[in-house]
Amino acid sequence: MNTLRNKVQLIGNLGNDPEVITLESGKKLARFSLATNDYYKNNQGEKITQTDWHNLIAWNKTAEIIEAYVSKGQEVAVEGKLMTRSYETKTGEKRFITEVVVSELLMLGK
Amino acid sequence: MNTLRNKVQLIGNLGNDPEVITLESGKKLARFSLATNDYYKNNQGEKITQTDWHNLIAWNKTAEIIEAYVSKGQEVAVEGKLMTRSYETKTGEKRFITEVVVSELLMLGK
Amino acid sequence: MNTLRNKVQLIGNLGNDPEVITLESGKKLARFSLATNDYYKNNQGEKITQTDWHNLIAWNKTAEIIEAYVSKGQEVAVEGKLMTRSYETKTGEKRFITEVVVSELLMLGK
Amino acid sequence: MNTLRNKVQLIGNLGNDPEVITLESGKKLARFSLATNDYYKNNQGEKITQTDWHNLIAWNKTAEIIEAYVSKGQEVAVEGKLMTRSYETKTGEKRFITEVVVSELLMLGK
DNA sequence: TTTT
DNA sequence: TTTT
Repeated sequence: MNTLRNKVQLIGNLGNDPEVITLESGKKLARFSLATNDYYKNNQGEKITQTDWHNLIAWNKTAEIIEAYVSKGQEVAVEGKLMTRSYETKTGEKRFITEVVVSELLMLGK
Repeated sequence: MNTLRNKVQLIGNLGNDPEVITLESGKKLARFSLATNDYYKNNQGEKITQTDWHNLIAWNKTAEIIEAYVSKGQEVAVEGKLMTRSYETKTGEKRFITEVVVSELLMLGK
Repeated sequence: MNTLRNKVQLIGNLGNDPEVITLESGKKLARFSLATNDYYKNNQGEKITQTDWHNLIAWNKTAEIIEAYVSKGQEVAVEGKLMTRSYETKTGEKRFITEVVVSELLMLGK
Repeated sequence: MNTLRNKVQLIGNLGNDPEVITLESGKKLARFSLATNDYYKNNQGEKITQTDWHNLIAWNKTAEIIEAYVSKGQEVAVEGKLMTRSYETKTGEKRFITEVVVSELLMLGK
């Protein structure tokens, strides 16, 4: 896997405690959302915060670290790859969801 | 805008010619898809190519460069930010789409 | 300037208060050192910290932000480019020094 | 090793064929220089190319890939970490050299 | 749904 | 010369 072709880097705060499940295959999967904030002033000089929300997942070893050390509100830096997968709704429609598959994680601000 | 908080870097090939439109506001918007390829060998030693497709957009100056110089099949390196926005389908349902908003572009392989 | 060709990203702590000077040309220049730490366990299971030190500089607007907000010990994330320049010692010898020219800076840990 | 704290990304051309040696420890070490180019127009509207030269090294598996596939003039994308080490000159003086330790390499332009 |  |  050459990570130079598909790389995402985010610094932000967790919006929820990670959900960690173990699949039938034995693989561990962690899932959480991350908010990245952008601060700027608009034309009227008001201080604006724009927040982008991201869907993050992590597998196995990384999922275990997340389960053990990371929780809602915490500031983290992550690196991973961008993937879009499709799934079927209950009514049989095809939908797409884009997720960041985390491979590196750094806890910030102690 | 602090780009350190939300950064995407992709190296891949365009899946289509960029569509460039000018909004009523006068802003230019380019839209195209990019394939990033990952090469590896599976358990049977077979050579596998896994392709991820990404939705890319670019505004104004960047959109103009894309319109002028970039076309289907070309290899490019891009940097931008990850954004998810919602829209309504014709039947009134809320859907989400995740896009990479390109701020830097480099043409590769001349 | 296309930043995709030459990019450095560091997360670490300042080893000293930044020195900020104004050149005769009126340009502001900030200079400081940054420590990046790597934590791992060696073969004996001892916890090891390996520290790399980096020479950082910043110009004008970025130098002013650094002067106003950043000080010794603080944790920051920076992005910039890598440059090596030569200078002459007092005895006329040519020497080289490699510096990271900072273009983006993020204060971490509040 | 957490790569998020110390990351360098370069896209450029090799200035020489890599020198690859095997140390007494059995470790392989590759060494080469890389030029990154920046194109811009100066105040007189003249097209300027500014070239930065970088010292790159790579160990073991990465060194072998470099030995086998990479040569002078070739365009590559690399990722690695920034390290400064000291050495002694023949006259006993201490000198410093900054190198990029390559961990990922991508050949561009086929 | 986070944080400053 | 920093920090955990």
